[in-house]
Amino acid sequence: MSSRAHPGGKVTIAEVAQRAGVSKGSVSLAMNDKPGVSAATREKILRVAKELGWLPNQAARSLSSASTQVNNIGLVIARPARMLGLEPFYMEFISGIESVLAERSHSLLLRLVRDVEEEIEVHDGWGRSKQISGSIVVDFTVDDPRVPALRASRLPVVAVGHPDLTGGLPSVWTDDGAAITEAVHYLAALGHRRLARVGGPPSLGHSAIRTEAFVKAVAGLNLEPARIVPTDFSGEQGARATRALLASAQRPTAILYDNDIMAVAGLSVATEMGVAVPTELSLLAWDDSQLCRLTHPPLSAMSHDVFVFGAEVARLLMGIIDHGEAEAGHAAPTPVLVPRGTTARLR
Amino acid sequence: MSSRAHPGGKVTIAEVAQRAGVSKGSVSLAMNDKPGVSAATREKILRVAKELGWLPNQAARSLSSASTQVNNIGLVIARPARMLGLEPFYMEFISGIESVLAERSHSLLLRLVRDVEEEIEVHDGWGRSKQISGSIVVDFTVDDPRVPALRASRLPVVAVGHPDLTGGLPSVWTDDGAAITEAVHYLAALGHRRLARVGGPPSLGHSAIRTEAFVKAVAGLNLEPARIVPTDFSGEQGARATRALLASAQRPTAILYDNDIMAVAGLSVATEMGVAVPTELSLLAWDDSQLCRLTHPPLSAMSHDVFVFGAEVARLLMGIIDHGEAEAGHAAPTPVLVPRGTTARLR
DNA sequence: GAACGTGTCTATAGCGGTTCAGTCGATTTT
DNA sequence: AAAATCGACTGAACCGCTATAGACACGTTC
Repeated sequence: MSSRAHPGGKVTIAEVAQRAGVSKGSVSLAMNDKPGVSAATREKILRVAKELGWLPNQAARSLSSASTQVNNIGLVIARPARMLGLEPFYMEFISGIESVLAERSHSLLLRLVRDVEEEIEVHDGWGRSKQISGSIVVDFTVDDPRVPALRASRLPVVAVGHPDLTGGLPSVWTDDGAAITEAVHYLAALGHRRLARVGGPPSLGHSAIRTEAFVKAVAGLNLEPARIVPTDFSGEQGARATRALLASAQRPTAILYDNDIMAVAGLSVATEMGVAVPTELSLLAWDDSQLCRLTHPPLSAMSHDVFVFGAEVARLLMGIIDHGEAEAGHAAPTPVLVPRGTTARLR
Repeated sequence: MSSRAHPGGKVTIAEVAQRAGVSKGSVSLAMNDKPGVSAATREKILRVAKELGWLPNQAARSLSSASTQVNNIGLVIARPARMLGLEPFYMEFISGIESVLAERSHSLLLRLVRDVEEEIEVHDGWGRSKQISGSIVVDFTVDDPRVPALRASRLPVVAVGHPDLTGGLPSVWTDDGAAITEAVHYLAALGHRRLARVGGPPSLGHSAIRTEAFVKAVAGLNLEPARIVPTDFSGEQGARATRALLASAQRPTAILYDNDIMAVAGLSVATEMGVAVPTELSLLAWDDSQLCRLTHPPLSAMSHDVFVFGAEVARLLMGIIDHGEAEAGHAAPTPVLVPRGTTARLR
């Protein structure tokens, strides 16, 4: 194989070296801006490389140098695909992340899995094959098996969840307990004494935290014992839960939902069952996407900026990747009560 | 949880081979389900590999075999991050894609960029470094510069857009022309003679196609010349466009929007300006996410299942990756008119 | 003038896999 | 019984690059 004009075929460092009349080693040095080649030689090499349209093969490079430089951030979500599209939370969260990644020329490697075991597996695979330089982890449970797994891998990680759940991993979280307490106090102030909560799966850490705060706040105010209905966050289950609550003997006069999808569904159910909102029943949503402003009446909600939250998470991760694990994380602003048309004084 | 790790960390094929009492070659064969090892040996090798927690190093693998097997699909979007979270279309589209990828253990590599040049660059980088095994490309313009670039790279690709725009790349598209025509005929049948369209950027191919069909349908029915207002698809611009249309001397009696966000915003504007919907003004949305059912009155829309559409795109791409470029693509079901509360006979 | 730096550049040994020409028994064919 | 066939398995040659020890020419220093 000699200096044939390399038609269309793959160019390698060897060919560049030969054409430039130097060794492969010199080409490598020149391409990586390392000392050891004279300015003249370096320039010549770069010229030839450009001429041949050569770019170093990433695989070969990372094989020999161990240090791969990929610009990908991982995100594994253990929920059904359909939910991603329907839950405004995830989209806003992801777009917040992307807003930070984009300005740093990073991409998001997104994967949906069935369960935590698969999640750990995927994560491990990504780490090993060096497909990501860091990762964002969500939906922590109590004693989450991912915590030890993530500590073991040396991959930079930011956990989304309360420090109680994330076992010392750098975290960003919202103070759900405080928000729930505010919500309960607000409803109590409106005269409600029989509250219910349509929450997420009890296994989910933040759902458990909210439930606990809810029960505590209700007890603290001497309200009637609260009913908690667990769901999978879907509109269907939100509707079903609402239907069950409203059909029960001592139906609640106020319901607090764990996201806005379920609140929207709950509002429809109330209407369909002839329960007047907000005169007979108050509803309070969580997350507060644009959905809440569109219903009739518009939904009162515990509002927080999920886009900014996602961006914050990404920013922390980039910081850790750049400067090592300096920060331990921090809380994001507590959700704020935005009263609209679905909460009112009990008549 | 997993394997007893093993000091030092990095496990290589050599170690697995030694521990299993076979050669590196056999391990490779066993791991890749290739013939040449007995069932017993294969099983033993796999056991040892799992025990050591070994997974083949991607870089090494792709170096030697040229054919890398990464399970990532690329998607580059040249739009601002904020829009991703707000536009139900993208989220549904992405979750549809994920629904197919998940069952095939694939991930989505998602990147937001500023412009087409950057998009080509990113794409090229992904291809070269073998980070993806295929890609989905959206938002085609007329004479899109990505078409030649994509043809040049041998990467499997599915284009989302009408064949007129995608220059022979395998494509999936919706017959927007037919849908627009149906919409116009419907509005005309309700007695509307002064229509307007709030569309996307004219540079965008599918937007241009819709505009052309719109103008043609309007002309074909001898309606008054139609007004077209271009936007960037955002709610703000949708509101502004609607405001301008309604404030004009000869205001239209029906407006057709290019997505549902703008239709929702437009409905608010009409209400705020005291224009009665649907008695004085009919509004027709596009895409039809859950938003359309929440407004008051609920939005009539040209409805199509974006989730299924995304899944279809992903399925075609997986097919091409598996069996080579067999299919040329196909049209997805044409959007269907769903009349709700914002369209009515002109009184 | 011998020993020592110094700055360039070369040769070569890996990195961790895949691939393939062979080796080696056991089984089948002649 | 010898030859041919066959499946299982090995050994070594790559893949394209980086890292590093050494070769070489050219001053310096003592």
